[in-house]
Amino acid sequence: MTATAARTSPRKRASNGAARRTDADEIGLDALVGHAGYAVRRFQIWIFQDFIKTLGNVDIRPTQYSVLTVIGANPGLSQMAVAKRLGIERARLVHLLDSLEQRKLVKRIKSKEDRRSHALHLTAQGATALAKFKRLAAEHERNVETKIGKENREQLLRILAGFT
Amino acid sequence: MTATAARTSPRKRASNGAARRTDADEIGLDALVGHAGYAVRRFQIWIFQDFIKTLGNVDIRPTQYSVLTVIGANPGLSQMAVAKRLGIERARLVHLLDSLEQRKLVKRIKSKEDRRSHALHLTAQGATALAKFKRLAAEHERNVETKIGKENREQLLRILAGFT
DNA sequence: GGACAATTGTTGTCGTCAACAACAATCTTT
DNA sequence: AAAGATTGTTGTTGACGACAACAATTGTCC
Repeated sequence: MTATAARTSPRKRASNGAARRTDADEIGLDALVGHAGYAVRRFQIWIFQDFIKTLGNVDIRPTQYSVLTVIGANPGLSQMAVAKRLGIERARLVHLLDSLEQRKLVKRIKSKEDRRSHALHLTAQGATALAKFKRLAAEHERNVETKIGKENREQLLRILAGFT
Repeated sequence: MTATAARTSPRKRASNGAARRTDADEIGLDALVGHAGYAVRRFQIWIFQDFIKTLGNVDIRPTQYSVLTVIGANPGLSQMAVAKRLGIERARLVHLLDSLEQRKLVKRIKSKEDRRSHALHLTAQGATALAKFKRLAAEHERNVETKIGKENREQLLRILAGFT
C-alpha cells in the first residue's frame, strides 16, 4: 500500500513495511512544509526555550515577564485590564499574580473606586528587578537576531505587529 | 463605573493608584513591543485557533495533523523517528497514536527487523481521511494569507524555514 | 559467547497553559 | 428595589513539554 515499493525491490523495505532510515534525518515532511502554523510553532518553542534559559538565573518565564512589563508601564491597571491586554484568561492571571506577589515583585491594592477590582503595582523591589529582567530579555533578543538574522527579525516584527 | 472622572481631580488617578482606563485599549506594552517572542506567541495562538476551528468538524488538532502527514509521506517509520522528526517526545507520541489508532486512521505494525519498534502506517480509511484534512488545512492556510497578506506569509515561511 | 550499554515503546508524574463553568462580592441599569 | 453585568476567585478539563523509570530487545565490547 501507499508508496511502498514492496517485495522484490533491492531497496530494503520489509514486507511488514519497516523502513530502514529510522536514524537518518532525510524524512520528508510533505504537506507540512508550506504550513505557516508548523513553522511558527517550532520557532515559538525555540524562542521560548531560549528566553527561559537566558532568564533562568532569575527564574522568570515569558508570561511572567509580560505581566511585569505591562504593570510597570501602566501602574494601577486592574487584573481584568491586564488579562485582556495580554490575551490571557483572568483565571490564569490570578495564579500568576499570586506567584509574583509572593516574590514581592507586585502588589494588589484594593481599589476604592471599584471595590471589586485590584489596582496592580510593582513594588520597589519589583521595579529594580524588572530593570534587570529587561537587560536579560535584551540579551535573549540578541540571541534571536543571531539565530535568524537581524533583518529577518525586523521583518518578522513588522509582519506580526498586528498581533501585539 | 469605569470611565468615571472620580471626585475633584481632573486627571483620573486616585491616591491608591487606580488608573481609570480599564476598559479602553490604549494600554502601552512598553518593552514588549520589539520582543519577537511575544509577537510570535500571539500569532501562534491565533493561527492554532484558526486551524482548530477550520478542522473542527473532523476533530483534528495541529499536532495530530502533523503526525498523520509525516506518516502518510513516510510509511513504515518508527515512533522514535516520527517523534524526532516532529520534535515531540516519544512519550507524548504514544498517546497521540493511541488516539489515532482508536479512530482507525493509523496502525502500528510490529517490525520483524527490530522487534522493539513499530512500523507506522495509515489505514486505507486514514489515507482518505488525510486527503480531506489536507483540503481543510489548505483552507486554513488561505485564512492565514487573508490575515497577514500573501507576501508576508511567504516571507514568514522563508524566514522560518530553518525550524521545520 | 556473554556481560554490559544503548535503544524502543510504554507508563507515570509534574508543571505550564488555554478554555470553561460556577460563585460571591460588587457595580450598573432600569 | 430588582435584574443584569462585571471582577476576582476557585475548580475542572484537556493539550502539551519535560523528566524519570521500566521491560523488552538490540548492539557492543572484551
